[in-house]
Amino acid sequence: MSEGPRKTRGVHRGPRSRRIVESVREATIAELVRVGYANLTIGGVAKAAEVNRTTIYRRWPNKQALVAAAVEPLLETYEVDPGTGSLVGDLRALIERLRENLERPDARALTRVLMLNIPDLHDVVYASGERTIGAFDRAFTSARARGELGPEADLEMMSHLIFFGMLYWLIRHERFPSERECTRMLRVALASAPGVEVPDPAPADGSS
Amino acid sequence: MSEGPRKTRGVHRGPRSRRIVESVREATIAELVRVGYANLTIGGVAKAAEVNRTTIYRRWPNKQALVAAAVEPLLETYEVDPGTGSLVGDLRALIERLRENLERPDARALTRVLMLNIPDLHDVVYASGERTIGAFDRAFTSARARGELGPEADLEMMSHLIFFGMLYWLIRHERFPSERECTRMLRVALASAPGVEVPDPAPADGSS
Amino acid sequence: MSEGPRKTRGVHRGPRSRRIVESVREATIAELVRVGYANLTIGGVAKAAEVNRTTIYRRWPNKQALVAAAVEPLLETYEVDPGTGSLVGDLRALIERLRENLERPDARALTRVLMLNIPDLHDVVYASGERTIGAFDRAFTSARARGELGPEADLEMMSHLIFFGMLYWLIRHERFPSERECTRMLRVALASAPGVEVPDPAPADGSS
Amino acid sequence: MSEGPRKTRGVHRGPRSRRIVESVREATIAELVRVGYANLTIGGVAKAAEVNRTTIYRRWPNKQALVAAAVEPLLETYEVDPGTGSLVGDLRALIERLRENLERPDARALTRVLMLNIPDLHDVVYASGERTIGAFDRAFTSARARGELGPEADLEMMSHLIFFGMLYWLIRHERFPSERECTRMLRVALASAPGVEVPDPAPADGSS
DNA sequence: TAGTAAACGAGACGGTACGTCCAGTCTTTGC
DNA sequence: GCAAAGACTGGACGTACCGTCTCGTTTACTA
Repeated sequence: MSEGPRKTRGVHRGPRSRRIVESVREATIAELVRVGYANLTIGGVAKAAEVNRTTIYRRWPNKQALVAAAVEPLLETYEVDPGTGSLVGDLRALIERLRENLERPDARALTRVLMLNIPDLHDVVYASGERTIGAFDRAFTSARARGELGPEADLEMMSHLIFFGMLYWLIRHERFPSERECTRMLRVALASAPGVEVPDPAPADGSS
Repeated sequence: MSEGPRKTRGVHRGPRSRRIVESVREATIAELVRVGYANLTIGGVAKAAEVNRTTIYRRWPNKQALVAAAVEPLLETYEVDPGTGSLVGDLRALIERLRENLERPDARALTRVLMLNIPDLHDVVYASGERTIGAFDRAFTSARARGELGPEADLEMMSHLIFFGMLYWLIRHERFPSERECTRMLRVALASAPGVEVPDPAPADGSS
Repeated sequence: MSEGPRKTRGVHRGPRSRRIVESVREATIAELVRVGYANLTIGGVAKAAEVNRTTIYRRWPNKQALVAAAVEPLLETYEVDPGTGSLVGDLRALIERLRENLERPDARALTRVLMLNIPDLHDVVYASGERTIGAFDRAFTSARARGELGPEADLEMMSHLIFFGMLYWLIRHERFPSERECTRMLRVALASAPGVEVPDPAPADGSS
Repeated sequence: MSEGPRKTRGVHRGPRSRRIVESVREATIAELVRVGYANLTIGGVAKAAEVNRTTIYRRWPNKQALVAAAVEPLLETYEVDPGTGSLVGDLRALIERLRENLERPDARALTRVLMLNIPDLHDVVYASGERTIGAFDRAFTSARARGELGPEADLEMMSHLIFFGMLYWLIRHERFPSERECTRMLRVALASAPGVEVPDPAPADGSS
């Protein structure tokens, strides 16, 4: 026990441990994509990771923790701000980034997982949602700072509507909204902001 | 034995059978409220319904089917149209109905279930969502028929935004939006419809 | 056939009822041959007999009774005495009858059933065994009456040894004893009876 | 993880595992004695062994395998040869050993099990029977080696008749044959061997 | 670089639930 | 009204995971 001069103290960070952790993470995501959260089993992940089941339990206490840890790094994608200089530009850029993410099948699967209302997953999911929506919030805040939006504009609500409108269009229709649909959504959601114009999508060279 | 025509044909519809089916349905919902979908067990439902586990398996092949069958009748709540005579009135009435439903703990639990992305539940869930959103759609359609909305108004998008905006406000904040927040949401979401005014909530006896 | 305790009062005895009883009996034996006693199910018999499961339960209280009733008539095969005029002739005839029975697959299956030590089947089985062995006993008794066997001959024991020796040769070797083996068995088992000679089987025209 | 070849090889042989295996074996036999094979349940054995049902399934795939494994060691009782120096002495000793075994209720129950014609149990049963009969065979072989039996004696058949005659006397009469009956049986079965005398049982001090 | 803490692989265990099957009883149906 | 059809209770089956544990063995800190 803690008696006597310990020779080592910290956790292992050697190549083997790192390899294992990474291998498990990848396997977790792969399994998630393959069978979904409900059918995810520790044994399955262990086999896919070519690791012993026990090893997984040693590091992650249960399925939720495992998934949370595996999924976590993916959320950083949305951290950065686009910085296109205009509100509509920023939003379009964020939506584009969403699209890029969600059109990769693995991310699609992960998104489904993140939208599960599993109680134990709630924290990760909530954090993930807030982090992603945060990017939208920042786009609005920057726009106000630039003077694009007046003080009466309801930033929070616009951000909320656009984000969830986007996300659930995907869920409802099983596909990402088209350029046209994005434009429609932005127009409706931004209508309360005077002076903000949402031009037609690129291919159509429409003036306002 | 191949002795002539069969003597009976249909399934049982007697009082006992009916009682059992109903009892199981109630127990399923009660258990769903009590422990949630993830922890729902057929055995638990059977015990709560004072019915044998086998009896449940005879009628519903698995948990998904059981839950789907149990939940299905609840979706009819949203079928009727409020008919208040104005778009904002209708929307407020629908929101009010949502609130009434979602503030009852059992309906809360059911809503959570409906928002689970369980593959086998997908059909029921999708149908449920569409049915509910349908009420919003109809409110908009009626409004256009009454002349409240012009042909350029994007009914589908407004409906979509309001519905999912509402639903996910609940999820994000773990409470139903307040009157004030509903007003804000409606104002943002309806801003693109010229001529539609969203008055302050009732307590303030504001003029337009 | 011993139809067990009647479940209804006015049991029908018309052609239909008789047909059903017979059909069930045949199906029981067929199933017994097909799947064996352990895997015999009332449902299986009912299906094979094209009769409702309930119908079987109405007439036979349980599986054991059903099998007992179905098997019972088969035991009468061994009732009659061969009457060849000599002990060895009678025994050979009885063995021949055994062979005929046991080489038909259905009788093989039934024999297996009869050799199961199922408690509830014990009575039928015991009765069956005793009835069959009774034919051997009678052969010995007749022989003594004819003067072939003296008073010191242990009829009971010889009968016992020949019968079970026969039966378990079949079980052990998975085939009926050959003519040669029958001869050997008879010679050993009848050696204690002075004056009884067991000639070689027919094909070999051996001298004494 | 693909870290080279396997690091351990065998199953666990620690004291705990051994204890469990032994405990299950004892419980199996106890249950067999208590309720019989037909009513034996894995759950019952598990409870009696104070072990989880799963644990049993992990080691033995089903009831048959469990019983086979539990019963197997009991068969070794008959392996050794008596070595009394005379054929009749050896046979009497073997019969005595049979009696000792079969008069203990647990062995009685086991014997019943072994005589069940259950297909899945066939191998154990057959092996068991052959092993036991082997002791009788050896007694005859030794007798011939000693010159007690001439080359014309049908050892195999005598052994067969005595063994099954013995066993089924037990079954038929629900009790082990008495000394007197054993003597009668031996006399009849050994009559074909010239020079072999079967004296009266001990209590009667009869000369030949 | 040696010794020891930390991590790993393998196998097993107690548990819980699953979905299936069957025995035997009870309830509906329909002629 | 009654026999057939069908549903119900109860219990066992064999399977799949979960999360925990022990026991050797291997890895990688650190003195």
